[in-house]
Amino acid sequence: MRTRTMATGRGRPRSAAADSSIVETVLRLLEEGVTLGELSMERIARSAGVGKATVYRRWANKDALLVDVVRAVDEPLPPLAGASVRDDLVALLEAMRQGALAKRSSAVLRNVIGHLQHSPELWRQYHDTVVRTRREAMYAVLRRGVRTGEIRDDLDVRLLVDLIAGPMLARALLYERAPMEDGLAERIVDAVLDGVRPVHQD
Amino acid sequence: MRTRTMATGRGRPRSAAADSSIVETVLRLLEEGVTLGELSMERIARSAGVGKATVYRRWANKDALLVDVVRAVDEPLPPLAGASVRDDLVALLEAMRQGALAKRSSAVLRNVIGHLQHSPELWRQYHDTVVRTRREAMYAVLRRGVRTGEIRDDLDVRLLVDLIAGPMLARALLYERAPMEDGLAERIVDAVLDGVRPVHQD
Amino acid sequence: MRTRTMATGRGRPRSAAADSSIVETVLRLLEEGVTLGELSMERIARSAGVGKATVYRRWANKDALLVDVVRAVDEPLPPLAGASVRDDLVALLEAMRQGALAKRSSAVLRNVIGHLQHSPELWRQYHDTVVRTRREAMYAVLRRGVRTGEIRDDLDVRLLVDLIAGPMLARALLYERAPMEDGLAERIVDAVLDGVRPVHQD
Amino acid sequence: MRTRTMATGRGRPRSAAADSSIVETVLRLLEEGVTLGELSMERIARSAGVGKATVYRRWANKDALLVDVVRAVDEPLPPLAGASVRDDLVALLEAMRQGALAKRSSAVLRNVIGHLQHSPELWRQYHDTVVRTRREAMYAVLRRGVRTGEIRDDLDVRLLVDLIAGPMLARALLYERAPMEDGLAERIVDAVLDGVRPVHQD
DNA sequence: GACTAATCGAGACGGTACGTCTTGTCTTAGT
DNA sequence: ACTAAGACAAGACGTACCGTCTCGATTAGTC
Repeated sequence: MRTRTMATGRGRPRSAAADSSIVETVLRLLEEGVTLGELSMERIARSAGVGKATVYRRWANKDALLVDVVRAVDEPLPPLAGASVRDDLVALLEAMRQGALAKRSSAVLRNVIGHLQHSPELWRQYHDTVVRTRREAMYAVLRRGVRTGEIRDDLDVRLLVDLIAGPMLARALLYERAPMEDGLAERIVDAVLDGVRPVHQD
Repeated sequence: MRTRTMATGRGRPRSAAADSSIVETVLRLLEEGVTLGELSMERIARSAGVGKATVYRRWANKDALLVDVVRAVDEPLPPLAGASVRDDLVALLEAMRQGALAKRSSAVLRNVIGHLQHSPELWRQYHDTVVRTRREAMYAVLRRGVRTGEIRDDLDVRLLVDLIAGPMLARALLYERAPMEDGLAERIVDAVLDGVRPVHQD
Repeated sequence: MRTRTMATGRGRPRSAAADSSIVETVLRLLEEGVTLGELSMERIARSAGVGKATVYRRWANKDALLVDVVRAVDEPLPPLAGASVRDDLVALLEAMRQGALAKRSSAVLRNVIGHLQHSPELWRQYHDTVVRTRREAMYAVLRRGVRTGEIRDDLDVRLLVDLIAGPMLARALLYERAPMEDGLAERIVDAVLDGVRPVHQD
Repeated sequence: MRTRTMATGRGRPRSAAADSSIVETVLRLLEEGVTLGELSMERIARSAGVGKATVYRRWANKDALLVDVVRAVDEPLPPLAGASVRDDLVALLEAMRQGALAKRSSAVLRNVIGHLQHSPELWRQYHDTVVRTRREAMYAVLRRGVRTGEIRDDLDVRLLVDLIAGPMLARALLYERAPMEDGLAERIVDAVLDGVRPVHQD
């Protein structure tokens, strides 16, 4: 799970200020609307008031830096009440929506995440650190639901996660740039739980 | 919906051979595993046996060219039996899966689509030409289902499309690189139609 | 002595207007201060309202065209009184000075002549058509002077021409851009004739 | 008198090796018969094993580089005996002839000097650094001659310089490509000093 | 307090792509 | 066969960026 290059301990220690200054600078530039294509290492170093070598001493290349940038906007998982599976799923999905709405992560997500997919290695790193946690939280909730009988037990749990998370992920990352509306999390969870076929009772 | 630069009609007409030669060359390079980062205009022109100016005469930059490359792998919509909404939805989703599995479009999707998201303009063009058709076909099927009573009428149709298409889109474009397994389309459609909550009959 | 490409006589005859129009356009552009570096065939054709092929049909390349441009500003030799060698030399030199002062040929000389030297072939053509005539006129005058005893007979005539023409040529083409002053021709001729060593009469 | 772009003093200092490598490469290419038209910055950098930026960091464009190339073949002035004005003039002129005969400067002179005339600014720089020194040395000798009575005092010194230097300059730079013959310097100086009119002693 | 060693900002290095321009040829439709 | 218009392959232009390197100057910990 290593992205950064490590120091050996002798000589002048690396400035911790530089670390965060660089990541913060990238975030600031992205928020200011700078395109990924315009976001050169040269410009990052210049904007951060830092030498290029200082950047390359910490990250092997731009993509490695971007992984840490994405991590920097990663929000902690929301607390789960644990009462009902439905409410916990809504809470997880609502956290995703809030994250995508936040100015910072919105800018980052829109621009950077798609980019990371070019590199299998970086995509794996991003996935392992950011995505996996969320998916596993959802796995846990769903498995609990299967045990308690709140969720059908004849479906692959992996499929269940996709059914719940897929609609919001697709909207946030693939569809339009309009912000996602209030109540979307509830509507998705309820529709997936209940099904979209009318209930015939006769 | 315009990506390409148009000629005026006077003078030597543009070579239609060059058009397709360029797009085909990009596709070939992508299939050969050339990264988007390695895919320079210089290399495209060289590989296509074409002058750089001939490329720039048709597309303003690499991204504009990529939009047409993506369009080139766009498959026609599958024929819909029209018998049951469930079967039509499966057919549409299965076409998506087959498209993502195809060697060509797989290479393109993996590498290019994420990239187009950097540019709002190009993403819009891609969306308007490739995505919209598919979504509208699904809209039509779902509206028919609402009319025939096969689908609940209390849900936003836009949400319904996301519920059906989202899981597969997220897998194809965001998740892992492993090919999607047989029967996935059916499983997704059935799960969304039936819901993932057990049916209590007492 | 051929610079231009010749037509065969069949089909639509070449527009004589185009010929001179092109040369005139180059002269106009040069007078307007357009540098040789800025003077592309593309621009010449555009400015002359002529297709590029029309230019290339007449001249094999830009340098060949420039030879004709230089020829176009070539003034006829001045009439020589023939009375004294001194006066004829002054007349020839004064014609050179006037030529260099003329707006047209000044612009051309300054920009083009140096350029022609790059190509031995073109320089030879220019030399054969423009320079040789002048040198031969001067040869003739000087040989007459040797015969009539107005000029020493112990000097190479080639050297004599260089002594007379060299100072003005060097000024016009190599030295400063300031126009050459009145009476320069006389001063050069008289100084070369008389020598610059004081006459000791004792 | 500046041609080169200067560094600010901070950061890695410019490689002195690159400086000379580039100029030497241009000289080598010219000696190998490469035309000025074929002498692209791209080729210069490639042949010198240097990045294009390294060239452009030092010179704003090809012409500015050529000024330094011309300067590189500039020979120091010959030592002047100071005994007689005639001998010093011959020495100066002979140095010019030797310079034009030398393989290096010959190639450079033939190709480059004419080219520099296109740009007033570069021509001025060349003139100020290379030509002026020679002219001023000749001025000094001639003024001394006027004082000592070896040279007429009724002629403009500027004109005197042109009379002496003009014939050789015109031959070296404007006339034929054949090398200048031995003894030419003496012949020119003596002819100008003595005049070309026969001395009538009666 | 001197020594050592890795850091810092700055910026040069070789390479390469960018998007534009020019060269000389070729291909249209029209005269 | 000519014309104007303009596309074509080739490749140079000057700029920007990549990732590495080299400079003098800091900034610790070790002697």
